[in-house]
Amino acid sequence: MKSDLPPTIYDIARAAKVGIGTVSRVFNNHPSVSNDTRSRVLKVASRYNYQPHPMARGLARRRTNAILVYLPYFTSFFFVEILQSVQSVLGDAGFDLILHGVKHPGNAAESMQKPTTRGRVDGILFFSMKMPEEVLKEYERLSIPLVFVDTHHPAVDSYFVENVRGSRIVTEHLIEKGHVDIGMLNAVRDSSPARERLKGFRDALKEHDLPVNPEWIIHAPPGPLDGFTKESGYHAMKQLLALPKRPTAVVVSSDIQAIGALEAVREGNPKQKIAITGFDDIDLARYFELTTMRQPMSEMGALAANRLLERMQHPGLPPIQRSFVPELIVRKTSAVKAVEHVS
Amino acid sequence: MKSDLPPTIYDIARAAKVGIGTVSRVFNNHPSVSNDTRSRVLKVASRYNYQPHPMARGLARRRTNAILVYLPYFTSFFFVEILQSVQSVLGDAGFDLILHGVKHPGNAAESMQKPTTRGRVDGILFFSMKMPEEVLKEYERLSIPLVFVDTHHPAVDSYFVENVRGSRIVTEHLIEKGHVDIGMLNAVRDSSPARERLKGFRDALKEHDLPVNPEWIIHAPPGPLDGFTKESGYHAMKQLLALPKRPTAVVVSSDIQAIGALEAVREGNPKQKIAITGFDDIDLARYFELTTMRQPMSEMGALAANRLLERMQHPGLPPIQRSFVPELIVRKTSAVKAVEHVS
DNA sequence: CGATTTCATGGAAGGGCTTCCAAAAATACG
DNA sequence: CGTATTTTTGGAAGCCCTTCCATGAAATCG
Repeated sequence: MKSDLPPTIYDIARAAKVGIGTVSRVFNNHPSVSNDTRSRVLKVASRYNYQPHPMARGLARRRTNAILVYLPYFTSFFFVEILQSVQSVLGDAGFDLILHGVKHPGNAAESMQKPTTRGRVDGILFFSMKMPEEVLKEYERLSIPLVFVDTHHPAVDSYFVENVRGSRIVTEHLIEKGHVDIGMLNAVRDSSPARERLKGFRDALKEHDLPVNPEWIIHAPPGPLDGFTKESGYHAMKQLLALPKRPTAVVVSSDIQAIGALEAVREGNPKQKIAITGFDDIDLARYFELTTMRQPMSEMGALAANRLLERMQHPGLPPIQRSFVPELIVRKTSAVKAVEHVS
Repeated sequence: MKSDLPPTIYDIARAAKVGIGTVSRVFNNHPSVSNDTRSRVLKVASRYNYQPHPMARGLARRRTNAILVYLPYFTSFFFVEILQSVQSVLGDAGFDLILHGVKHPGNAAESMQKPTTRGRVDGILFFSMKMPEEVLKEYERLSIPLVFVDTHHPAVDSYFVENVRGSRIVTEHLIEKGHVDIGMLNAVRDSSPARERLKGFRDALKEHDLPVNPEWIIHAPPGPLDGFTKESGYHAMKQLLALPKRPTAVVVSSDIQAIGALEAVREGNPKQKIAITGFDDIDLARYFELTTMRQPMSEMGALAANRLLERMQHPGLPPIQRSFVPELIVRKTSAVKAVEHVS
């Protein structure tokens, strides 16, 4: 009396008076099933409310129809947008999305060794973190398709933003506005976007023969989200404002930090104007009239998801590296005049 | 020469000179394995880098260690926060989180019949949508543990916010501030939070013997996210401002709409002050100094996730209904003085 | 019309695990 | 030391599919 357990392929086969192979073929759209049989099977199946058991399928087919999305603790606005487009692409292709938020991007390695990895997913979308070489090796060994987003590695399909270039562009924007004394509020020093954005900043100053004042380059202390937080921006700006001599403009390494910085400025002496730029162009940026560098997040997400699907079909494709140059979005926070300082 | 395929339990058993049953027991912490054997197996397993195949496990055990999270298109700030706490609870318990974003909450029913549902997950966390009765029946039949968040049903564990009450509280706040002419900008008319919040609004006015002006109650047109969007708030407010006679205060059914409404006001005649309140207390609200009703999102998420785990262990628990009264957060947007209007 | 070829079908063999039962080994008991 | 218990162990059966091979039926051909 296994009466109310979900029906299996055997139940359907029996009820439709066909073999299990035929039922299976029907459900896999295999061409060699006569129309008669096919429709009979389908009718029976729908009467029994039959659905193939995904686990059994996964086991037999050696695939799971699920892909893992690995990203830093996903509270950040940046990821919500990407997730959305990723889900849309994967969902349409019939894949489930398994989410793994990593609390501290630092220990990505550790959390990646969890059993989830093996055999549970057909592919991995890996975001914004540095993947330890040994983990990468492991995935290669298991030949699990892998795509990087917002991070890169020569051996892996990578979709990322040209941070150095973006940062240089925004810095140059400030320079063009006449600023000479420019500072930078950065994320945690050893995070790779932080390093790259710092480089772009330096490059721009150098190219324009402007001095780099080390006092004006403030890195976030080690902390959550690698310092890409409001709080980090707020404190950094407070620190900057406390200096005897301050810059007239500040390049901030992310919008969210820039917003924190704006708050710090607002709290301070209102006379003390200071130009501020962000990076990311998150939704919020518009409200704060924040000049920033727009990253094509949804586009990157969708492209990466598609690439993953492609790679799952054709492993052995050579890895591609696709970079995006972020776009300068000018708003009011950079419209502060440089103090007449030049002499 | 199946040399570089992942090792199976048989490989480990052979290498450790034990039976497969023993290996299995080791990996399931079954007590009746001698310490010697256990450690020998573990050593071999780690040498081979063995990990049990989750699909095979799922098939044999009839469970998957994954839970499905069903929510309206997850771009909304509200959900990010909940997701975060849910993931943390489930992750700690060793469960994977499979995400399904529903684009149009209206057709939840349709998308829920996708094959994913069956056998792929051990439980479902269902957010903020109305679950069609027949779908609910189906889940009951399959006895899939189910927990509702931000929505409720007597037969299902539900964690939700008391919208009616919250809406009344915020409306009363405006009344206490001296407002008499109060309007409401609501989400799509037939969404349940919209209905409830409208009721709370009406109740408050009625109780204080204030008139309800139907012209001042504006519902969002059918659209994405049930009208819980900036755009919807913006347009509704424009519409309201265009009226010959306007209210001095407006209760808005969500923060995100309220922010849109604020934008509309800002664009309009700057002299025309109007008090505005939101609902949710999303992160943004603070920046806009928005008076609003705070919902304990993380708490709800965590409780719901825990409940789901509990229910998976003990099916047959009676459903519990837990409601949360949102908390009034007073900020500046409600500090606009009521125009001296009383006569 | 008999001989090929093509099409549709049934079902065994696997996929990798858990679980149960029976058997072996270790331990306790008198 | 023999017997009764208890602890460990091995491995068949089963979880529910897909896939491949073999077979029978239908269609095609000369």
